[in-house]
Amino acid sequence: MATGASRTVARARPGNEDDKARRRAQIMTAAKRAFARKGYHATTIADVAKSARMSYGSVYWYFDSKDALFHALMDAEREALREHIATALDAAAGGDGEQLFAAAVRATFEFFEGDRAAVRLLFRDAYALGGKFERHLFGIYEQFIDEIEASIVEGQRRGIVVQSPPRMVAFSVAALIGQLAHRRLSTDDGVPAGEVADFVVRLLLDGIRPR
Amino acid sequence: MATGASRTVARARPGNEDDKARRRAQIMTAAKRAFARKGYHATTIADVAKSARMSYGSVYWYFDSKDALFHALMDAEREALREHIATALDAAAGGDGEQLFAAAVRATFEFFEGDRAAVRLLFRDAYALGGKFERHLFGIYEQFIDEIEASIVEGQRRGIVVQSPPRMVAFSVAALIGQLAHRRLSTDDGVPAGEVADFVVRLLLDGIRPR
Amino acid sequence: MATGASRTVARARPGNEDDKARRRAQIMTAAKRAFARKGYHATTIADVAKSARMSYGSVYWYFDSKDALFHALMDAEREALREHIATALDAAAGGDGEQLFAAAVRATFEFFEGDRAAVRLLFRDAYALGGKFERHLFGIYEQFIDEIEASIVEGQRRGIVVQSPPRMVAFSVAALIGQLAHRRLSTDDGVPAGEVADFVVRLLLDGIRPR
Amino acid sequence: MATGASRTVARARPGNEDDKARRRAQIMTAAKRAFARKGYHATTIADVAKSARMSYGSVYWYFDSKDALFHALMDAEREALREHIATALDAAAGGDGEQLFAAAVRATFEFFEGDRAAVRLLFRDAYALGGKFERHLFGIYEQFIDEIEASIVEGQRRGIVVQSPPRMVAFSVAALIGQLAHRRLSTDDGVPAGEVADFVVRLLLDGIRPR
DNA sequence: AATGAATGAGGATTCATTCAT
DNA sequence: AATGAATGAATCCTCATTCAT
Repeated sequence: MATGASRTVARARPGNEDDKARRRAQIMTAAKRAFARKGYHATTIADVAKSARMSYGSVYWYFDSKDALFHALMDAEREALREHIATALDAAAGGDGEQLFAAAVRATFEFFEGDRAAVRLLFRDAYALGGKFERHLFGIYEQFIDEIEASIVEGQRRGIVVQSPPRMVAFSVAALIGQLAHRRLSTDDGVPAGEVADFVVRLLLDGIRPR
Repeated sequence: MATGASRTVARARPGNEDDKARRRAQIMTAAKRAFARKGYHATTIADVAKSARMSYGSVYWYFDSKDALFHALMDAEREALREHIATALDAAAGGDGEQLFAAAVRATFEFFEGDRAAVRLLFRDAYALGGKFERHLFGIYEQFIDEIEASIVEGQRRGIVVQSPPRMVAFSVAALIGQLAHRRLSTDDGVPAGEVADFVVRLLLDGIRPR
Repeated sequence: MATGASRTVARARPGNEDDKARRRAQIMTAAKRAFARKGYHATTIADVAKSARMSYGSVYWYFDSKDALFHALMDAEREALREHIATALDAAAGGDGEQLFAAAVRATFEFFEGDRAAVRLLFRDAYALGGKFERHLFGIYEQFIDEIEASIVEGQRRGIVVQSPPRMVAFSVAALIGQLAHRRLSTDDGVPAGEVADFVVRLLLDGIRPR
Repeated sequence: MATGASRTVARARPGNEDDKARRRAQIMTAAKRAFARKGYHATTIADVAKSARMSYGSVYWYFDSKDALFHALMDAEREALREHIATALDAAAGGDGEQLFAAAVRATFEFFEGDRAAVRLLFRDAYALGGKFERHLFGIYEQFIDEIEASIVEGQRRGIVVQSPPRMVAFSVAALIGQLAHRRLSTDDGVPAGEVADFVVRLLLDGIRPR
């Protein structure tokens, strides 16, 4: 530890993976905040660097480009959401299909409720990039839709879900959740997140026509 | 220094309102195509001008700015969609609530099916503009949601719609339609537009749980 | 003269010099107002045309270019000022040298006081044009300086003016008047124009050292 | 799309304040030259950059805008002139009021004589900016006028200056000096700067009427 | 003569990316 | 590894001027 006088100040030793990861995370946090606030285009690398309290060029040490940074951000969000849902499903293990479904939807709303920036990122900026990120963005969405579809198919097998094209059903579920979460950013209906989740579950299960 | 015109292109006679409108439309058509293809940010005024086969500055003769052009475009789309739906509802006049509902949904899908650029414009670029156009964009969406909400409330009064918060229901309807229309751009499920419309109607009315 | 029915409506007959002059004056009035308010660069031909309640291109029928218009404006101001001074000198005819001098200075301040736009034009915009109008602008100034110089020389001949280089004296007189007139635009000392004129006369005649 | 640097030019080491100041000065020198030659409007940032032998965007690294650059330039000139005068006054310390006055006037002419670009900047371009820079420009002028006014008031107290409104006197002094300095740019009377200074001193002190 | 649409050079400014230190 | 200076392509918008009608 005592290394002598001429060493430069605090500086990560080469090869320290922890520091590296920490720096990356630092940038991503800052970037997420910045993108969420001003949108992808209006956010400059300078903004991100400043917000991350590091230098201009450092961002480029950890990320190849602005796009790459954004990609990483989206991937991280997807992963976080997936984990959040998985945890909820574990907790609800043993319930029937509807209970699991309700748990997943609720978890999703919880997640977005607790991380507004994530919503902006996934439902505003991601679109903004048009063709540029379409492919990647779709990859993210499709992943969730895949899982939902699997449940739908299973439900159909067991006769508790109607025989509509499963992928379309799955997409509808995801779309509805996403759009309602997004709407909460700009429009305050005064409805708590939990109730919105319940509403979505009911709407999807039973429709708007009274049984 | 400034050089002025030299090549001779079709030149509208001064004061001719018809020509003026035609020229505006020419620009809007080109802009719609360009925005739809490359997105708002990636589209330059030069692109639009070129696509409209007119000079750079001419676009500015008819529109104050790129933003203004985009606004005009969104307004036009909204108006076109509204008319399309109105026509369909007229044709279905006399039907019961569900029939009218189905007619409206079908008309919407038809509209978007016939005008893919409109979809991109309303469901991708409009988002891209984030804060910038949020107000205006919301005005457009909310207008449709207003109308849907009115139907929902009426349905609730007559006991044929469940008692969920009507605005949330209305939004859900709009969101689902919009997202499914948007999805068709990038993902071909091989399902014809009419069937998607029917699917949406059924899903919204009865949910995914078999009755 | 009788040319048949197809003639277009009210339109000045070609060769009607009165109408032509009237239109020119109309443009110049508008231009003077516009330039004075916003400055040469910030004023567009469109501004001028609008202010003159005529069409865009008409300005170019009467003036070759924006520069030419400005030139004409400066010339007109010079002529107006010269006349104003000449009238004042006529009225003071018979006075001694100092009385004539005082009359001329007072007339100059009166002129500028009654036409603030002229001040802006001559002392702000004219400068703004840098090399572009320098030659022309100087022509205007020099003309006045010529006349002042002649008086100075005459005064020196009669021994009532010190033997400094007459042109420098003449220039000083013009500069002082011009700058004080200009200053009145932006800074209100609360001193009436007449008093400023008297001040200038006294300062130039006797200096700031009490006799 | 963006391409970034490729050619290698002198590159300041990050964080080196000296280099930074040198680079700023480099730009300001180039800008002064350019503005003085072609005027504010006719000078482009590209001109400045080229003249400073650096790239387009670099100018923007050191200055926020063209306006800011011009402001900085004016401030620097003001400061330089002020210092020049202060030095002269120090050298003349102990003299009576008139001697100090003469020293200041001479110093001013010397300054402008040695820096023609400064004259153009302060007496031509500064005007050109009309409303835009009026406030800032006036601040500069007023500063000198303030100081002159103080001397005038002191002179009046001691009975060696007539009782005219001191601010007007002060302004007259400044105006006369400025205009004569400016005139020397375009008109060569063949009179050395020193003599012009003497002339101004005498004119202001005693007027044109022989005592 | 009058009109106003059309033209396009120009110019300020931004910002992703590179790279010397 | 970090820094921040340097680069210049890109883009929106302005506006003098031209010219068909």
